[in-house]
This record gives sequence, C-alpha cells and structure tokens, in this order.
Amino acid sequence: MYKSFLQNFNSKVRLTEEEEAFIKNYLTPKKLRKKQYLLQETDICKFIAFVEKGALRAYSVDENGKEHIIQFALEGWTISDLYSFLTSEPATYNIDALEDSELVLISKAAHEELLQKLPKYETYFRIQITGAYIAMQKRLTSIISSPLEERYKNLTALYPTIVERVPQHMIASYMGLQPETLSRIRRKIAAKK
Amino acid sequence: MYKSFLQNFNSKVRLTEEEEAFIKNYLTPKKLRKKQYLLQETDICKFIAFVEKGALRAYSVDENGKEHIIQFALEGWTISDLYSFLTSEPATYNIDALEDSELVLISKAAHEELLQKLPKYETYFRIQITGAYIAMQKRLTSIISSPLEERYKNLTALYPTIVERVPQHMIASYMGLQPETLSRIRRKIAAKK
DNA sequence: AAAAAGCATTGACTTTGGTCAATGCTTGAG
DNA sequence: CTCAAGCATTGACCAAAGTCAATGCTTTTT
Repeated sequence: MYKSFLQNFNSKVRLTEEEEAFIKNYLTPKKLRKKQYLLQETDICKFIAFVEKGALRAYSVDENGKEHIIQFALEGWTISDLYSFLTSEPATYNIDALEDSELVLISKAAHEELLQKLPKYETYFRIQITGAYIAMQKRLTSIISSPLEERYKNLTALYPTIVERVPQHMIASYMGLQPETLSRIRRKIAAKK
Repeated sequence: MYKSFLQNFNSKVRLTEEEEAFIKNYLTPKKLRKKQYLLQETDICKFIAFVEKGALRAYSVDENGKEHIIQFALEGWTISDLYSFLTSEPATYNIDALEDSELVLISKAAHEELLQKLPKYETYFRIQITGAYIAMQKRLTSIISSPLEERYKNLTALYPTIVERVPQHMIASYMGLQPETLSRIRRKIAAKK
C-alpha cells in the first residue's frame, strides 16, 4: 500500500523507515471507478490526490456547457484543485476518473500537520510544485508561441502515454481545440510522412 | 535597501530581526536601465530576481524572430527562468527591463544555502511558487476556455497596472495575439458601452 | 446478439484571427 | 527643435479554426 507514492517521495527526498511509517498515518487510500467524480465544481477541495494506478482529468465547464481539460494525471502524478484546497473556496474544476483508478489522498489537515511536523514533507511538496510549475510554463509557452502542428507533435513526444490512453477528443480539449480540428491536424501530419 | 523584498517575505513568513540580517547577506541589489537584459537565451540563469521597482518581461523568440511574452513582473513580483536556474541548462527565455528597474537578486548558491540553513526560506519559497502556480493555472484555463473578449477584460480586471504601464502590442504578445487583433477587440469592447 | 452510445473522420460552409499595407500620432534621440 | 522610430488603428484580403451535418467504426449496455 502507498508503494508508488512512497517511491516517488523517496526519489525526491530520502526517508528513513520511521519517517515512512510516520507519513503513512496521514494517508488515505481511495479507489475510483471509471467516470466517477473525485471532485465536483462548487465542492471544496479537501485533498491532494496522488495517482497510484489509473488516469484522471481536471476540467472546467463553460457557460455553453463545454468541457475544457486543464490537466491529466496518470500513475505517479498528483492532481487537485490547489486553489480551492489552500483557500477553502469552492472548486472551479471538476476531477473525474478516465479509468478505474487507485489514489492516495492527503487531506488538508494531514497536509498542514505534515508541513509542521516533517520538514522533509515541505521539501517534497516544494520540489513537486516547482516541477509542476515548470511543466505548466512549458505548456503555456508552447501555446502562445508554437503552431498547432508543433504543439501536437510536442505533446506526443513528451507524453506518449497520455496520447495513447486518452480519447482523442479529450486531447483536443486539453489543447483548446475542437475534435475535428485535431483530427485534421493529425491527417496533415500523417500525410507528410 | 531590500525593503520591499523583506516586507514581502515577512507578509508570508514572519522573520526576526536576526533572521532579516542573516538573509541580507545572501542578497545582491541590481539596477537595470530600460531595455537592458537581465538574462539572455542560451545563458545559464544564475538568479531569481525580485522586483523592488520597475517592470520586466520574460519572453521567448520563435524561428521567425517573433517575440512571445510569457511573463511580466512589476513591483513585488519575482522573475527568473526557473528551469535554467534549477538545472543549469541554458535559458530558453530572455528577460529584460521595460522601465528603469531596481532588483534584488538571489543567486543559485544563495538559494541553496538559504534552503539548508533557514527553514523559513524554504517556506517562503514554497508559498511563492505555489501562488505562481495557481496564477498560471488560471491564465491557462482562461486561454483554453474563454473567448478573447473575456480574456482581455479579465486581464484588465486582474492586472490593471500591467495593462496601463505596458505597451499594447506586448499585451497582445502575452495573450498570444497579433497587435491588430487586440486593437480590434478593444474597439469591440468600447463599442458595447 | 442486438441496440445504443461514444468516437473519429470528412465535407461544406461560416467565423475568426492573421497578414500586408497605409496613416497619423506620440515619444525619444541627437 | 527636428527627425526618426515606435506605436495604435484601420481596411482589404487570406488562412486557419469553428460549426453543422453525415457516415462508419468500435465499445458498452441490455
């Protein structure tokens, strides 16, 4: 239990056995069926979720009812509505499972206590969020500066697993496109080979 | 000296006088003239810069020589090429001054020593980067899910100072648009009032 | 096994943003 | 003070992405 989470933690900040045992007290396992919600808009986000197994997405819904995916999380990734989590304001994102999934949840209380009591947890969190920041900055840069074709190639190069496992119309949504447009871009790329 | 930086720090993590004095040893002041570079692509980014006064931008340049602004930093904000800073790989962004500016630099060595020696620094950094992450996520969400008009209104509502102080074609670049397009959007908004 | 739902693709057409060129205004350097 | 450069705006035209509708697969559900 928590194997993948602890492995991820140790790869960033080395823990002793006692520390591992200590942390386990603050973790909660959770299983989700495909299509099940982990978080719904207007709920208050009470956890950070680490994906042990499976796949999730975070998305917002606009006035026209259209979904816009802002993040995927596969094995080894973390997902949450951080703003809601930290401020206790209602969430602006929905999070649900794209496949049957196994998660490790860190509740808000657990998060705060761990920050207090285990400096290594703060270090782990800092490293995680810094990595997430850099990854998102790259995504943003690619959006404002690369042509669509590049962006799609980039995405498949960087996250081949996501492109394989996730339906194409969700990839389109993640890129801010209509499914038809992505389909046409793929055709164009295929034609060039 | 360092007044605004220390004030910002204290607002997030309260420091004693001794701690303040201690931190000052790790800081370097720097003045930049308008248009001067703080960092050029292919350099290795050796610092995090806190803006005491003035305005800067970070941008990338594409194959066609076009600039794409990925961040502005006014008073109280922090700017850097974090990826380059943390990995010592060549920077992918340029950073220069939009106005005469006064900065506080934290070198890589200083950053690492402060993380080691002063737990409050790690806390400060964690809070900063978390805030930056959330802000960027909002920007990203707005890009993939809102129509242009909304995005511009949002930007002026959220960062009126930036829109006032920065030339319009740079705002366009920040939004991933041509200057002409932004001009037309502004006209459209103005017409509705 | 049959029916239904979800998905990717394609075509025709519309809308939106980009490109190119010109104008007039403001700012800054010499 | 003058001239050049930078900037915002507009118009005419072009290219790219969105919309709507239809088709044929595949996957789920019953």
